[in-house]
Amino acid sequence: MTPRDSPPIISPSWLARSSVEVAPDLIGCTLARKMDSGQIIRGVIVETEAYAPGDPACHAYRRRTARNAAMFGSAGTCYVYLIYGIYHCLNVVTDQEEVASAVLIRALQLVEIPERLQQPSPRKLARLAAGPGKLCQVLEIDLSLNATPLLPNQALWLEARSSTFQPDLVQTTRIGITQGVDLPWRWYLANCPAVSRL
DNA sequence: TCAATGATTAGC
DNA sequence: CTAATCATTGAT
Repeated sequence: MTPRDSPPIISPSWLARSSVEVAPDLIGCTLARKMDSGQIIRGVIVETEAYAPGDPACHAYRRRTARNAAMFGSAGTCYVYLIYGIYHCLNVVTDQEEVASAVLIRALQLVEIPERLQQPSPRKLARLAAGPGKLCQVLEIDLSLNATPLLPNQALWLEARSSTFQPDLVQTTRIGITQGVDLPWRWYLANCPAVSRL
């Protein structure tokens, strides 16, 4: 048996840049989730949005609060929040500590299916994690993961895309916001059925 | 187009 | 304290 290469983990230092730089670079990377059951679910990130200081759509635009505190944390941690009382959303915290900056993970192309879901049709499988609230449902992400670090074999971590992978990226404006609507800080993989909206 | 659903936030 | 808001989703 030859030992396998360890997975190409994304390190905190790689994320210690502006969210506007990190967001497109995360497209094609893999988000891994170890469920409480022990099962590991993976999905390729196919859609992201950046939120940054000075950005009126950023949760921390006005001031630091209990909810947005995790955005001020160090790169490579999570910012998870509850939206509309129903759904959770997952962000990857970026940039330097005390700089409120994060990338919202908006959609995943699942490469493994949770055991609790039976075999969905390929059509449904593609849409299973197409949206920030839906992917958190599938991966069982809630507030208990807020501010936790993205590290291998923890609850969540990131795996780099191969150096030869050239994503066919589309850059557009962000979705579902009323402030900062003109900032082109949304990216998604072109021709991907798992993107939340085209 | 609209309701579900609850924590958070701004405003008084 | 109170009322509006909200980085959503799925049904109609």
